[in-house]
Amino acid sequence: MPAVKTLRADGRRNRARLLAAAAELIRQEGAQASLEEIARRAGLGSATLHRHFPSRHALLEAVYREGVEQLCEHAAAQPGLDPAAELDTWVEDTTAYIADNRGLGIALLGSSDTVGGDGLTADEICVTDRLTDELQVLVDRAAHAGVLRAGVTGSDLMTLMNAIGTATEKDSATARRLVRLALTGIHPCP
Amino acid sequence: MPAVKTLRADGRRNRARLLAAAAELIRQEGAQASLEEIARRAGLGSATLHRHFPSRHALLEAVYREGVEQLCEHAAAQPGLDPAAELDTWVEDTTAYIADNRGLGIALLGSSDTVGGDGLTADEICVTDRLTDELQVLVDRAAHAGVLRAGVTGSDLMTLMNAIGTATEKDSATARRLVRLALTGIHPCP
DNA sequence: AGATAAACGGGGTGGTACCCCGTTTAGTCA
DNA sequence: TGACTAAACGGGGTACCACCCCGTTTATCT
Repeated sequence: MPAVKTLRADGRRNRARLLAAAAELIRQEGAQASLEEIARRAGLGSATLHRHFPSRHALLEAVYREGVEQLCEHAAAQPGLDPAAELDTWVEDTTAYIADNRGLGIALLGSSDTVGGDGLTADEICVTDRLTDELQVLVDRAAHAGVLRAGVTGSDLMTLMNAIGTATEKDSATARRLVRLALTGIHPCP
Repeated sequence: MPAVKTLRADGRRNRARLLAAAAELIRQEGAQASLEEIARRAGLGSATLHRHFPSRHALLEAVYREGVEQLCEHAAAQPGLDPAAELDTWVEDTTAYIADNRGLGIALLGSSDTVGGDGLTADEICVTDRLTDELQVLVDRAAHAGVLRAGVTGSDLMTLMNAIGTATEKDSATARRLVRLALTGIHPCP
C-alpha cells in the first residue's frame, strides 16, 4: 500500500464516475466538452466535479494518464530496433494517439497550473512531464548513435507532435503522414 | 467601382469599427475573445456584430484578410530565388505570421462554413483558399524543379504550417525553428 | 419632403464556469 | 453498538457568454 492516500470511499467512487463520463463525452465532443454535462452524466453535482478537478486541465490530465502510461511503456518495450527507427516509430504512434484522442493535445499545451488539486496524490507527475521524459530517452539514444540532426531537442519534438496531433483531430492517418513528412523533411536528400 | 457592393454608409462605418475592435481584442486575448466585448468596445450592440459576421469564423476571416493578402503578394514578389528556398522561406514566414497572430490559425482550421454572411461580397474568397492557392504555386514550381519529395502536397504543408503556428502562439521564433526542422527532417542526410 | 427598406440595439433565452454554504454520510472510537 | 467529526456532496446563486426577436432609428432615392 502506498504511504499517502486519503480519499473517502464515496469520493473515490465518484471520482471514477466523473472520469468515465469525462472520457466518454470528450471522445464525442472534444476537449471543450461541457463540464456541467460531464457532471450531469456522472449523476453528480457540478460542484463535485470542480472539487475533484479544480480546472479543465486537471481533468484532462487525469483522463489521459492511463493512455499516456501505456504509450511510455510501449516505448520502453521496443526490442532491438535501431535508434532512429525507434524514435520515429514512437513519435508517429504518439502523435496518432493525440490525434485520436481529442483533448490530450490540449491537456499537454495548457499552462501546467500548479499541481495541487485534491485529485492528484503527491507521487503522480503530470502527463506532459511523463511523455517528455520518455521522449528524451529516445532522443538521447538517437543522438548518441549519430542519427539525429544537431540541435534537435526533445522539447522540439514534443511541440511538433502536439502541433500535428492537435491540428489533425480525429484523423490519425493524416497525422501519421504529416509526422513522417516532418521527420524526413520535404526535400529529397541528395 | 466594383459591380456588386451594397452596404449603407452607416453599415460600412460600423463594420470597420467592429473589425478594428476585433483586431485589437484578438491581439490581446486570442481567437476566443468575447464577441460581446468586441461589440462593446466598438460602441455597438452585439446584435450588430452578429448581423455583420454570422459566426466567429467569419469575423476572424475578415480580420485577417488584409494580412493574408500581404503574405500572398510577398510570395509573388520574390525575384530570382531558387524554387526550394522560395518555398521554404514563404512557408516559414507564413507560419511565423500565424504564430504572431493568434486567431488566424483558428480561422484557417474551423469548418469553412458556407460563405454567405452579409459581411462577404461575392468576389471575395475565404482566406484558407487564398493561402492554399498561393502555396500551391510554390509547391508546383518546386516539384517541377525536382526539389520536392514525391507525394508532398500543398494541403500537407498548409496543415503543417497551421499546426505549428497554432501550437506556438505568440512565439514566432520557436515557430520558425520548428518549421525549419520539419522542412529538413530530424535526421542528417547521408 | 415623403416613402421605404436597411441597419440598429435593448433586452430576452438558454447555456456555461465556478463557488457558497447548509446537508448528508463515511469513518472512527469508546 | 451508537455517537461524534470531518469529509464529501449538491442545490442554487452569480456572472458571463452566444445568439436572436422585433420595435425603433436612419440612410437613400425619387
